[in-house]
Amino acid sequence: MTDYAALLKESGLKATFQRMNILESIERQGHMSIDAIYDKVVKIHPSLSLATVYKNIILMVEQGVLVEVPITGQKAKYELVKDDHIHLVCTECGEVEDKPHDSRADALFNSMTKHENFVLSKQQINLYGVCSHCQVKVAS
Amino acid sequence: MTDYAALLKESGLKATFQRMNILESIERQGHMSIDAIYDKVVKIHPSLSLATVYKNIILMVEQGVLVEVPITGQKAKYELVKDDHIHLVCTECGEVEDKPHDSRADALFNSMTKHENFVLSKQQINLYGVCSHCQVKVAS
DNA sequence: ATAATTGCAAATTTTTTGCAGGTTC
DNA sequence: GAACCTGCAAAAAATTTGCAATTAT
Repeated sequence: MTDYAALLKESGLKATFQRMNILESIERQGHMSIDAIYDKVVKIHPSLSLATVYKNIILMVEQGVLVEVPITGQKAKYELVKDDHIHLVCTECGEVEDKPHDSRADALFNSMTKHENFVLSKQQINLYGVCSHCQVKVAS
Repeated sequence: MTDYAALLKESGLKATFQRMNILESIERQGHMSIDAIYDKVVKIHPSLSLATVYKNIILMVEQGVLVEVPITGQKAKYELVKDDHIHLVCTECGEVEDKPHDSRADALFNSMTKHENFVLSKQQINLYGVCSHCQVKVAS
């Protein structure tokens, strides 16, 4: 469990109740849209404003605390910054699962982009399909 | 150069002037946002409505003519359906370049997801960095 | 004490919808 | 000619902004 107050302060942001709850929700869930974050955190903190969520997500992305995960056919989700990984996106339920990033893929992409004279800074790999949980439902 | 009229008809869509121009613009440019498509096509066809662009993009994605390419920090772009490939996204100028998809990556992702009992249907790989063209500009 | 942050309401931007008139097959 | 499509205007949804009151450091 991350120390959100420290994380925020290191990033030059004040450790407000709202921000800590946003971060905690995202970490628990893994990946959340703005709306889902609002719906979740407003239950704990009823005076929360959606505008505050927007402002904070933007700030925390700028400060490198969060990363935007854009997904085909869905609104973007946000996750805590973490080591490179792959997203398995279920096209049935919309859930996103992380998969550790294979070092072979790393080497592959590095060589591909070096060849292209492209200075690689970030990778984003989304694999879309049906998760094991939804396969059961779809079969019926 | 694709035969857009045939492509549309095969997909159960009427081959209107607007649709053909939208497809031609996208194919020329490679990847375009809704706004960019509108700005481009309205010059050829001044009565074009932005609502028509929205409706058509949605329809053509549903019918498998176009694919949405979601990109961190930008509005989504759209491309013609084509063989699997990788996107090199320049964080300076926003341009997206296609790179042929390496079969090693394919094998890798297939084995990774099989292990997870995840039925893989689509891959989406975005590599973010600075393109060779922008490296010159940034250096100055 | 100071600067940053919140929540509200309003403004703006983006996307969707309904429908009358026009177009494709 | 029938079904589909377009463009307009209006509606709805999503995001941003300004500001007075509050909170973190």
